[in-house]
Amino acid sequence: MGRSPCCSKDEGLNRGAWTGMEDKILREYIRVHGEGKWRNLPKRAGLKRCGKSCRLRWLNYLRPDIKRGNITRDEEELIIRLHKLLGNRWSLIAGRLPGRTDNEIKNYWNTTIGKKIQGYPFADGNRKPPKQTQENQKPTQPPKVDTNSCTKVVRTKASRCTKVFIPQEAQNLDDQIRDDNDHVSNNAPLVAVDQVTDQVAGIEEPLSPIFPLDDENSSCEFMVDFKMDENFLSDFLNVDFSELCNNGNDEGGSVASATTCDKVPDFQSSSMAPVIDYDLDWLIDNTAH
DNA sequence: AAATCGGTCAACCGCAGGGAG
DNA sequence: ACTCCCTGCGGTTGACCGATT
Repeated sequence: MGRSPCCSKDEGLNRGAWTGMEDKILREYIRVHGEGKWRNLPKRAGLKRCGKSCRLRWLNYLRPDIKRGNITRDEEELIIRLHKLLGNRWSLIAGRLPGRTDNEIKNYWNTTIGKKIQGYPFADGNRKPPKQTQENQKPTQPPKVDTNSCTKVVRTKASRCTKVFIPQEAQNLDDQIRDDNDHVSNNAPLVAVDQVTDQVAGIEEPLSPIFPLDDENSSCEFMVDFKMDENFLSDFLNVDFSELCNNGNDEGGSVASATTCDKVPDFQSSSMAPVIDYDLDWLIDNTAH
């Protein structure tokens, strides 16, 4: 049995543009009760809207910290660089632009930036597939990133590494790293690997500078904060993780096999997320030019 | 003045992940 | 382990509005 829909279309709920009164009710309710519990919010607040709609209205429009006005040149440059790094991860991009919403940035990209940038994927702003003719009509598919022309986009959706295996060599390396960290600024990327469990996932080259994996040492697992230096990052941003997983075979000590690397990093939900979330500024400054 | 076009943006939709029970 | 609920995300739609014909 499937999940019940968020809000039935025949419940007499209001749709479309929000009225000033609805805004006022929602704003007041959240001021008193705080955010969250969106599903129940409309009933409690006396709004004839679905929870999703309330959430969206709040996040994209009513939130007090929303920044109004045009996107500045600096913000635009930042969006471009972040998009180069992250692709269409609008919420992540928005997270780096205080007061801007993912929806706003997405709209801005689709209507403005995309057209400005020459030679960039989707540069013409036409990210949608060409209008389908009678002849070429196919089932709708999500737009695909051109992996050849956009190799630095971090793939975050397809799959992820849920575990990271650090061999002994890396442990030694880690000791050095810890020493190094004593004089590393707060901006230096650190990744907390906190999901090491009973499975082992490995990443082979080009990540080898940090993960010199081999089968002999594949029995040790531990939690570690490791430094992500510039070389690593450079490789990191260029590697196609899905290939790492798909190309791994069981011979020759390949660690990135399908069985050991069930998924590639998902920067939003995996333990690798801090790389992006905490140190994106550093990433931008060092890689996205 | 009316019709059409194109750009912008708020809102909707469907899906997926995470967590609770 | 499984189901269900809640929430968040990215893609898409459609209303609105100014510019152009």
